[in-house]
Amino acid sequence: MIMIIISVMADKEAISKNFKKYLSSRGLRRTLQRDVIVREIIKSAKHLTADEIFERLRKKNPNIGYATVCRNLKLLYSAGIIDEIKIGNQKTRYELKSEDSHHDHLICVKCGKFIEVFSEKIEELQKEMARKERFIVLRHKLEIYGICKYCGEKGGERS
Amino acid sequence: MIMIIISVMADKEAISKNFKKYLSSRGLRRTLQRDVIVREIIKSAKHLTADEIFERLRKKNPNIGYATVCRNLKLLYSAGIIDEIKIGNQKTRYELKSEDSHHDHLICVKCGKFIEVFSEKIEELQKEMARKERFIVLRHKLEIYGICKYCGEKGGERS
DNA sequence: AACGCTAATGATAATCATTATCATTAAAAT
DNA sequence: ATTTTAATGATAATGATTATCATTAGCGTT
Ligand SMILES: [Mn+2]
Ligand SMILES: [Mn+2]
Ligand SMILES: [Zn+2]
Ligand SMILES: [Zn+2]
Repeated sequence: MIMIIISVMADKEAISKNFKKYLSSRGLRRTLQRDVIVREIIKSAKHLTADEIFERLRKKNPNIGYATVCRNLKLLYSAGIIDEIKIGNQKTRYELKSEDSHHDHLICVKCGKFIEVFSEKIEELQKEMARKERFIVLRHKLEIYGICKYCGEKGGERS
Repeated sequence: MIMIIISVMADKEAISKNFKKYLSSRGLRRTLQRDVIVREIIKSAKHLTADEIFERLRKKNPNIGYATVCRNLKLLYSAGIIDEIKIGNQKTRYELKSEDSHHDHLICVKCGKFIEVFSEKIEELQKEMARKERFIVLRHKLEIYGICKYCGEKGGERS
């Protein structure tokens, strides 16, 4: 129990630390806005849009600007701290990306829910496939669209 | 040789035929514009944007409208005849999708080239993963981003 | 602690792919 | 031929994202 809590806390602190490192290594500045944005990302639910994050931040920081949120989400993405999820023409969503947590998504076309999945074998086969083409893999995106068990069941679509 | 040509021709005719079937089954009309759009899609290079297709069509059909091209690309997608490829905020690209030709893409972040790949094993593992979640798969999208062999070689990025 | 440099912010405008609107045209059924 | 209405083409609207720019505030130096 305690172990879990400690490891999560350590993880979160590691994220902030990495971000600060990233900033200073590039001559970027640490700002109040950047601090509250990472903190919100860390404690928030996953798969939020820029304006969902913006609205949450507004509650405590009424003066923060939407552009600032967007800019810094991009920055966090560049820093490898968060992932961007772009589905069709929907708003971009963001989620924290801690070292060991890569995963892909099953996306329900009825209710929009994201189910996180992972297959070491698929990851391996991707690398193998790329290797055959002498292609250097930087990242990938696997999205499986369909109907989740709740929406599939009895016509209902409540999760 | 001849066999190949015949099979390709048959395939192309099958596409037009399927489209006509799709139209009539839904009470939609066959139009000159729809005809030239499918024909262009069939003979064109792959991974074209709506306005690339529009420009090509304009050469022979100076009166065709951009909205008509977009609308019918969406229609062809609904009919299962073409695939949509949406990368980040780039313009949507389209490619013909014949029965047996599903594939995924390696996408070079330097030169933008698309390399088509396919792994039966990955396809199987995806289905297996979904089955575990009692998720009904409708379609999927696997994009692997990285650096192609030409761009990786000697700093060059000519294909 | 004050100064200077300039990155960062916040308000707003611009961008641009896509979608909607609507008067007109033309499939296709009668 | 007439009628019905889907489809078209020109254009406007939309909306997420990005750019602009005057102002603010990190942060290293003095
Ligand atoms: Mn996720
Ligand atoms: Mn392709
Ligand atoms: Zn669902
Ligand atoms: Zn390349």
